[in-house]
Amino acid sequence: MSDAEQTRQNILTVAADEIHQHGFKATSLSVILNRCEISKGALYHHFTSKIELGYAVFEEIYTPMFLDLWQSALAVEDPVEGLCTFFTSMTDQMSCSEVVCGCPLNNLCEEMANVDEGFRLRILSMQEQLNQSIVDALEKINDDLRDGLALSQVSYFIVATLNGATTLSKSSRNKELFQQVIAELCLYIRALKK
Amino acid sequence: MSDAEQTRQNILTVAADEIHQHGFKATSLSVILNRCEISKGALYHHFTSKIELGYAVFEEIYTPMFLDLWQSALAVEDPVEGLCTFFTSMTDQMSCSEVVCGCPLNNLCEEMANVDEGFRLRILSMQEQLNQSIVDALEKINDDLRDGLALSQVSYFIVATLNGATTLSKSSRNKELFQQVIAELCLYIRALKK
DNA sequence: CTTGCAACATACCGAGCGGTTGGTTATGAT
DNA sequence: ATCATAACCAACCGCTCGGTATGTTGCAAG
Repeated sequence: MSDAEQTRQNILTVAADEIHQHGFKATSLSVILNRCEISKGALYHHFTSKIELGYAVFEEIYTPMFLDLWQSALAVEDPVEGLCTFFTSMTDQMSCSEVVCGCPLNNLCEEMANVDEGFRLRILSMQEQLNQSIVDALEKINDDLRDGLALSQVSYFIVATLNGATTLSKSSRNKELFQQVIAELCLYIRALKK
Repeated sequence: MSDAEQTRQNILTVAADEIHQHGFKATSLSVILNRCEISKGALYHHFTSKIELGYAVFEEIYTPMFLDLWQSALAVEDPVEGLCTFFTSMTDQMSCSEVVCGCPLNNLCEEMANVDEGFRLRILSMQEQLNQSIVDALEKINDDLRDGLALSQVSYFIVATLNGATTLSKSSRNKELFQQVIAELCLYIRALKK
């Protein structure tokens, strides 16, 4: 990797961390510059504005990390159990910072979706992608599922609940609350089967 | 109501609206001053700081509005149906601004809970209050419910899902998504019964 | 009539923000 | 060796922010 590309990646990584911790608006460019030990000129050489940097973080850091994570949970023989073990393992390996800071994508969604159209469309596209993945996975075992299920609706329900659980644990700083909601969510998911 | 009290209430109302629209940090005091047609001295006569104003909005505007709303849904003969009609009526009367801005308490929770301890504790206390109300309501019809339900867990699950649904519709600007999650939530709630 | 305080108004402050400008250094093709 | 350009730096700009210091008005008690 060239030096320039290295610099760019460094900026993206640090910016992703800062945005995760403090949100997009509250993220200060000067903090990123200090952490990267570069000048403002260097940053504006690689990115035309703060919001373009934000888009890049979203597309190049958050989105792939997020989709890969879900894909690994869904690409198993029984996606129902895949999701359940995925969720419960989240509660186990959830670090303290993750409890406090929440899901970076959920945070960005809350903060920026109704403020900036660029973010909103990117978030929306990713949500639809994720929803389709879940629906596809569930359709594969359609014979094992109850009749009359609206799979897309079910999928959105699952994602919404997971986001809500993250927010809940974030505000309460309480892993147990998250665990409880997840436990109930797993009950719901398993009840999808016949 | 005295003139001074009138001024105070006016500040609170306008601030509540601004915070709902733009979040706490992005809410500018000067905008509030303009809308209220008062000076900065007037505001700082009634409130010692921006954050104290925020606390007052939370306690005197958001909290009572919120709890009353839930209480009216729970204080009926069958709280299960009460909640379902409450949720579905939300989807109907949801104004455009509410879709875009989301639930003010949910927003504040997302934005401030992990930044300011004062907000966090207030949010936490309200969440516990709400959860207790739901649990109490459900316990009243315990005989009609399935055995082995963890009611507190169920209650947190419901609230988490509702919040997640709000966030989802906010980012997508799509009432239908909200409606779908709510429909699935009602299925879940009704399935609590025997 | 005056004195005191609540209820405001006006003007200003320092800090931090995103962004720009005008330069300097490193690199790679010719 | 030259030279354009990529890559980077330091200084500065305009602006808005929350907050403060000081001044003014009006009413109400003594």
